[in-house]
Amino acid sequence: MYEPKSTKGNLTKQRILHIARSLFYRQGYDCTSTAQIAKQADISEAAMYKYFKNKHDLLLATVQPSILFNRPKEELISLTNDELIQLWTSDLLEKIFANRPQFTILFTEAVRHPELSEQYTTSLYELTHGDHEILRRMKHGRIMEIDLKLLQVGIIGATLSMVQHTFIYNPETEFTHVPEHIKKTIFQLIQGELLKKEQEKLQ
Amino acid sequence: MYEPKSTKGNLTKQRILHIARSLFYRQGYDCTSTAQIAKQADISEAAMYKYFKNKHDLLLATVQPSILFNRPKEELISLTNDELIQLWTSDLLEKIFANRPQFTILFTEAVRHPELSEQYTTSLYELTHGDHEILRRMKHGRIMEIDLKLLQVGIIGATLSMVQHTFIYNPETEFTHVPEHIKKTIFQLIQGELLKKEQEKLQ
DNA sequence: GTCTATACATAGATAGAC
DNA sequence: GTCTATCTATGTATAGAC
Repeated sequence: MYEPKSTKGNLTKQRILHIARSLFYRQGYDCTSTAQIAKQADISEAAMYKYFKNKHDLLLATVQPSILFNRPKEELISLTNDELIQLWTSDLLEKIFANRPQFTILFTEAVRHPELSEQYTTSLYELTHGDHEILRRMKHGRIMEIDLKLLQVGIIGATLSMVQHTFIYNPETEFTHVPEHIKKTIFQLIQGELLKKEQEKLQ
Repeated sequence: MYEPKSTKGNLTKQRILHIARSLFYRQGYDCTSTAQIAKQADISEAAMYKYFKNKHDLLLATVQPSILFNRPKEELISLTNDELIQLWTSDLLEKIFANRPQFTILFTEAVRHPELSEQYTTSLYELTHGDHEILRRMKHGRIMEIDLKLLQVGIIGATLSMVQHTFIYNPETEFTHVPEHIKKTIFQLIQGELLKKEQEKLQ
């Protein structure tokens, strides 16, 4: 990831970006005015337009994922299917959560602003080592064949909806990690708990 | 569900509502101007304001679910867990799909427009007979205990994201039913296919 | 029930001085 | 690198005639 120099200008640019992302996340792109961003970033609108040529440019900048973690390949090969999928799911949840402003903006604005589709694609279609390992096992018949990308999109959508749901009923909450009950429900889903019989449950 | 009389005025009101819902669904509430709605509904803005006192009023009207289906109780009691959950999932998918403009608007606008939360709650928290039957079995230990509402929110979010995803890559598609590959992926997920071993798969 | 005309606010964006 | 002042377009909503 590109690390900008800490000149005064770049710091200001980062500050604008940060504020804009936070506002787009909470209010949506169209509900957020450039005036509001400028005010919160403690700068004039005119100055802001020196850093980003227009509001759209700012939108594109806000959806760049900031935290991407890719687990080393070697760690994965020796795992059982269960362990691999556990880890894959858990890593995915962490990624979603760490980048949830970006994912939220991307998912809610992508249809209205097709230029975001490219970033949407890039963010989603870069395969991690975990993805590759699962795909490899599917190919070899060790894991049931599933449309992994669609599944991933689904999990992201599910997680974001659950987070929003939790937020609607507890507006004051500040999340620092994936809330436990969400994590639990996603895991129960992935592990097919819903269809496990009583006898298995009691083991 | 309340069925309005077919007077001229009511027909006009329904026409406005229909157009507005479609536009809010595709463009979002804030990207849709009252002028655009009026134009497409072939009416003046002023006339439109006789039917809805303001744009917000119109938003609230668009998220009323239009198609709700509740399977008779008796049908469900005799089913096995597998059959029940199959049916429940399938019905939920149909409901989401039939009301996807409403759900989409509700899910994307609820945070920004808290007044929608009430409708959000009503739409989600009315328990169907299927919900009750699943909850009953959970209570009796026949099905693993899961937060059913959160699960439902997750499935809705997952489905809407998948539909949107499919649409981004095939913008010309007109969906009349839940797309098969989405249905399949959701079912695979619910049924825990991801963790079924090779030997089970071959049975 | 419908229209034209218009009020009023706010949006995004730029000119040009310091 | 930052500001004030301002342009222009568009948004929601209403007045008042037919």
